[in-house]
Amino acid sequence: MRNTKQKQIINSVIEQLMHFTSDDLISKVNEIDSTIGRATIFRYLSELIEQKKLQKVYLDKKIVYDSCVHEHNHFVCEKCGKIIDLVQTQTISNPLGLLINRSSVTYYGLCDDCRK
Amino acid sequence: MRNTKQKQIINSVIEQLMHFTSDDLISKVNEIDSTIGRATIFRYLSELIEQKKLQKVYLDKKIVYDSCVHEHNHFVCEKCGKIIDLVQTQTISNPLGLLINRSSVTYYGLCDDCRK
DNA sequence: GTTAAAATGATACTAGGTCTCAATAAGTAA
DNA sequence: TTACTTATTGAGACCTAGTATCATTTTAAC
Repeated sequence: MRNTKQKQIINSVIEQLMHFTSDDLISKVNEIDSTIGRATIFRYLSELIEQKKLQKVYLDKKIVYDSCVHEHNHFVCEKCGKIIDLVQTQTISNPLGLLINRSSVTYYGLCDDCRK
Repeated sequence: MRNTKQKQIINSVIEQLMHFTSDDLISKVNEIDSTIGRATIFRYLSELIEQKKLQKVYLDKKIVYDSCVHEHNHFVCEKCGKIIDLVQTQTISNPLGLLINRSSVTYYGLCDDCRK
């Protein structure tokens, strides 16, 4: 994996952001260097995810990239759209003043048939 | 809301399916009547979701529609792609022989600022 | 420097939709 | 039963969030 000017710029932008959409990233990168193409940015995002340096989070209304890669839950404010990372101790017992209306839980693994 | 031939056909297909992607639905509907357009199907899907007769579920690799609308969790087999609805009692204590590798949890609600 | 492989940017294409709009169909009222 | 009004439809353009292709750079190892 080669160290390029493009990757350095993309890294410098990501370091400033906790959660971001691909569009957020593309526009901030292009403010610095407008010749960097979308394909390069998406390609590098995929690499970072592969390397577990970034996590892709699928929310109901949008997809965000998250620099926090250890397992944790997310809280999404349905009014302002803010995303808050919830680490273990904060999960349900709400020290952040969050009003939780609903939750979405998905488990990934192997089903009975595929374990055989 | 008018009762149309199109809605009847779409309903009859949905009744046969537990979880389906929009593509699944479109092709099965078009097997019955190939003149029914994509827009009609997506429009009606949105209506059904609005009416809480259907739930849209965002998984990492695909989006599925789920006829089970009460709050529940999902299990996705990472090998065969099967989706299993988990009702309360099955959640973690695994009577279905599932091997859970990871989970994704998102809470939706109002943050501290938006509650004020 | 040379050179070979990796990376880039332009561009076309994809999935899963939404939007627009003229044409059609549903259902009520006469 | 016909007339009329308004909802619904289908075609097609457009959108978001990407992926694939490929000729043209660039990197970094010699």
